[in-house]
Amino acid sequence: MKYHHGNLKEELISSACSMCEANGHDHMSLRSIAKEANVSQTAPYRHFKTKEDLLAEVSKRGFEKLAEILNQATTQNENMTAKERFIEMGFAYVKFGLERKNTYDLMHSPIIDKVEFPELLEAASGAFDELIKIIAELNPGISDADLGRQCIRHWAQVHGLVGLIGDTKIDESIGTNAGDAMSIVTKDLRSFLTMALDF
Amino acid sequence: MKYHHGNLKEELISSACSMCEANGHDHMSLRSIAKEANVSQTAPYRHFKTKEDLLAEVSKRGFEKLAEILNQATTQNENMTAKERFIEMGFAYVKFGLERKNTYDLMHSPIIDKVEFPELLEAASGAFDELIKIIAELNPGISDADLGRQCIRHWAQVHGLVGLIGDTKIDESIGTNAGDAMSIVTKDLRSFLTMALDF
DNA sequence: TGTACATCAGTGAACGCGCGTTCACTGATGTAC
DNA sequence: TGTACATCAGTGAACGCGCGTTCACTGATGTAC
Repeated sequence: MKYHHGNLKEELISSACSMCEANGHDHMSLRSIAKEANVSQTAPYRHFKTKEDLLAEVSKRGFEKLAEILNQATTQNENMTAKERFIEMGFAYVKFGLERKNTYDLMHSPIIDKVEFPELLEAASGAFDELIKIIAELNPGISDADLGRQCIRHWAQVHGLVGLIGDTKIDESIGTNAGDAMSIVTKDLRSFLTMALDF
Repeated sequence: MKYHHGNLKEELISSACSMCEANGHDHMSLRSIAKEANVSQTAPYRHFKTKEDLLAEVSKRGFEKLAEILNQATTQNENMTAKERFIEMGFAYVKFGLERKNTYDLMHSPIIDKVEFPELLEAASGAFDELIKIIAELNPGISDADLGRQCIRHWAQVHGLVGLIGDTKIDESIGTNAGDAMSIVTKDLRSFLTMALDF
């Protein structure tokens, strides 16, 4: 390890990203992140004003990745109809939320005040804009207000599903009504989304 | 204050409920709950094995209240069609989630392992069962699998909406696309739900 | 090219805090005879 | 009804921990002349 590391900021961010995903954002300390980067516990303060600063960066990366994934759902499926690409996007969203649940939770956690981090707000907006684009394409001539409503509707649909599946995952093995219903859904998520995102 | 309090368990729970709603579950300590009940910090251990025990009770009460509210949406509107009652129920759900956001967050927080608290699981099931009933009524003859799918679909819809509105509340004043869309939705939530819960 | 000096990016020690929980205790209450 | 005693439901002190952050510091790097 060089004394002047040269790349520490980046390394701290990526340590933080992986620790967040591994342990959840409420089990991350600045100290442990520094340790993972083989650096003293005070070193991060050369690059981040506070812990929240670093967490905001992690969240921002999450939204950037999400936007990228949503974007790919359309660009990689140009042969599909708009409707099919829309379903793909919903599927990609839910997949992202489930596979990176801890990061996803940080992205939606109230512990980071997005308003204080304009770049984070912008990254989150970027993901939402992917949704706007496809829904606008699906509904030519739609009014701005109706476009907004449709976006929120479908966004809430996939967002809620990510939350519920995470919640209910364990219940599935227990045999509650909710658990039974959820196991039907997760067994064929794509066909469920095709039904649920129809309109 | 009597030495043998007689009602301490109940008082601790209700202190915990109000502190949770006021400050959020991650800003509650056993110590502060005990203090609010005018009792030493160790007194709760006569009634709860751990902090998680008490939190589970708070969560349970939340689900019971939710189930009650959902139930009222149908019983208090017997003159309405099933469809209208269903919309009322969705509205009541979202209202509950928004008005008691901190409690709602605890109810869905992974910090309490529902499987360890059968009574909590049962309370959560009770709320879900209200949804099952009305959806079954709306779809006579529906198969169990399809009933499950429809329940999850609509549950995810309202659950997601609660999450998003909480998330985006501040953005509304900032003028992001998501904020603009959300302010359209919140301006007339009932008509939005009438659209979003249609099928 | 060499030198003086400012600045940068690390370090280890320490502060101060709040927390969950345990412990030995004590005073009140309930009960058997 | 009185008494002896077990149990119950509180108490204050203390343990041990991890945390974010500050501080005075030091060695490396960059730069002006």
